[in-house]
Amino acid sequence: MNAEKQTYHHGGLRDALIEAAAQILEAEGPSKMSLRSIARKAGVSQAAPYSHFANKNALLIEVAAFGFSRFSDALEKPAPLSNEAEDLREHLAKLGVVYVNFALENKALFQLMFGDALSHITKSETYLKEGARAYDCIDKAVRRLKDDAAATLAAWSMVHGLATLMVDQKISPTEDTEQQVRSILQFLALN
Amino acid sequence: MNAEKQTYHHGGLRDALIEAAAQILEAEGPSKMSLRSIARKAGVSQAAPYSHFANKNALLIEVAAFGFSRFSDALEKPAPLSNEAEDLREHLAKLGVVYVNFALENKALFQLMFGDALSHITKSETYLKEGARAYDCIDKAVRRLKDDAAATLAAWSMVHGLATLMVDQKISPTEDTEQQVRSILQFLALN
DNA sequence: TATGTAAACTTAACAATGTTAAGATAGAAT
DNA sequence: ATTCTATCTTAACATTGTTAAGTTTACATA
Repeated sequence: MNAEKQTYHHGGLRDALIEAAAQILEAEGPSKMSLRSIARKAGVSQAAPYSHFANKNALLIEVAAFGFSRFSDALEKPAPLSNEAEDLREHLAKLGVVYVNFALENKALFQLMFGDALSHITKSETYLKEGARAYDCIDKAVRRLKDDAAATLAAWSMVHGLATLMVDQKISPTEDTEQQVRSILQFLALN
Repeated sequence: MNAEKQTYHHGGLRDALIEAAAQILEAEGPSKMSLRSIARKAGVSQAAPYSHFANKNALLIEVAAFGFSRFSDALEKPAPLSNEAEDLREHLAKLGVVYVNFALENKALFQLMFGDALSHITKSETYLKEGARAYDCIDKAVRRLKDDAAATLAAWSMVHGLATLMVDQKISPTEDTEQQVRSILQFLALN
């Protein structure tokens, strides 16, 4: 199974389309990610995607779900060293750095994941699952320090706000993002 | 000069187009804000806008500039009662409430202003001026409490993050946004 | 006042996009 | 072997941003 297109039926077109979309999104940006260019990259005709997705947005939801999957993986990597406040704070800082770095390294994907474009679309199972996994990472890390829903929202807002302002080019990018993240988190008081 | 379209030349088409765009944006959302629908609303042909703007994005920059103008006006309304820390904190909280309320009451406009869509476009004079006016409001309010660039960024990130998460429907909206803003700002430590 | 020039506008066309309809192909079940 | 159905193709549609070419108007100058 290494020939790339010998059968009439593609075989795994659904996944191939999601991957093609993600590649175009990263390489050429959202404006170039047309349904037709995605189909072209997957080696099928312009209307082929409609056998697997109701419309373009239904495909994009899966691209976003793929993004949340990678995002959650990245957020689960760091682990708190101990239960002492100092280590828990360090853990939270590491999550913040991962969050912002993911946004900067996957600009268009991050915007698709967190933007409003797909808000009114029916979410898929995997989208909801992977999104919840990311949220849980943040929520648990905060609540070990301060068991308060508002604290999670405060921390999330601060980090997400920084990521958003950077990705949307509302603040000039720094060379050292880690230092930037840590410098604002010093003003987050979880007591 | 109250007849609405009697001359071949419109007279004030440039401003009329900006206003028409802003109205469509608020009333029908960004997807309905096509250059053609804007022209239709202003009572001119589809190509008429090109006499006043290089392209659609150049018009949208002016819509965003209009948004920043309103935004800055709103942010300039509250004034600190005194120089005591308590009053300065209260002033900052008020700015946060204004910020988030503006975002929620002008969802599509807020997304146009702060989104990435126009980032690579050449900014107009008024866009830069009105944007700077908004930033100065926030910066000055923070620096009266803590004269540190990182503190401004921390406060801005937190409030902007909350606004973004709400507008992009990543968190479920609360009935009382003021209370929501204040509840996260309690975790912002400016000492 | 008459004339020329440039700005402001119109109509018509173009390629690209998302989507649908109709039909062709092929793998699987009977 | 035949039928059925999912998967795919081709062709068409309306809508979009944009450009080209031509028309109308305002205004400066003679």
